[in-house]
Amino acid sequence: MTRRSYAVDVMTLAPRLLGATLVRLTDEGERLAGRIVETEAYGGAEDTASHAHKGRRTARNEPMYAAGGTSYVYFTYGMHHCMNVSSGKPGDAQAVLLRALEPTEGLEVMHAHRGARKDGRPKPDTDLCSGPAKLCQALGLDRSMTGLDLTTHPRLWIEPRLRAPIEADIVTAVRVGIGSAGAWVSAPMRWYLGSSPHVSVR
DNA sequence: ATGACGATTTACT
DNA sequence: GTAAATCGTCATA
Repeated sequence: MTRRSYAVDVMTLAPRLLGATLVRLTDEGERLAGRIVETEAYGGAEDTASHAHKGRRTARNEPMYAAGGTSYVYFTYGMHHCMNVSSGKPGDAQAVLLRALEPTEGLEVMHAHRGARKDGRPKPDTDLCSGPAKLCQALGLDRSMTGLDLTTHPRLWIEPRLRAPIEADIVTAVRVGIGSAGAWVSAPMRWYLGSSPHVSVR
């Protein structure tokens, strides 16, 4: 996608990313890709659930302030990574959290990255990218991939959707996992495709 | 320097 | 449904 298409408000970009394809070329030259089926918007100073709440600006969340189209990958819970795409103009603290993908290319590699179930059987395809940390693990994304310009990077980018999903399939909901304090907790800032079996939580 | 916590996932009861 | 895993980040001192 172009800089221009990322340089919009986060509430506009988040639903527009539904149907677009995240592409990742690994160091081994494998092409991994998935169709985005679930996103969440995170805003700036006023958003109590945002890493940029109260204008917080640190080395970690600096990509949120970068030009729209910059990757923001962070490490959490001592073991997981989550990937965001910044939106808006430079200085705007906004980002879209990618919460789930429908895997389309490189499924075998994704399975290898994600590992088998404890009983040794392979995980179902719907368990490869159905969560923000799952999709990062499946695509091999970690903090080394933060702060990248997705409009020019040779290894990580988003291909625009050819057609928008039908309106009736887009579900708007409250964000997941952001605690229970503040009015922003109940704000409808999550979007997903209701027909997709690859969404994180129903 | 220290302590509390997290935009989660997984396995187990 | 409940709980453990596991450590970087950030606020406080």
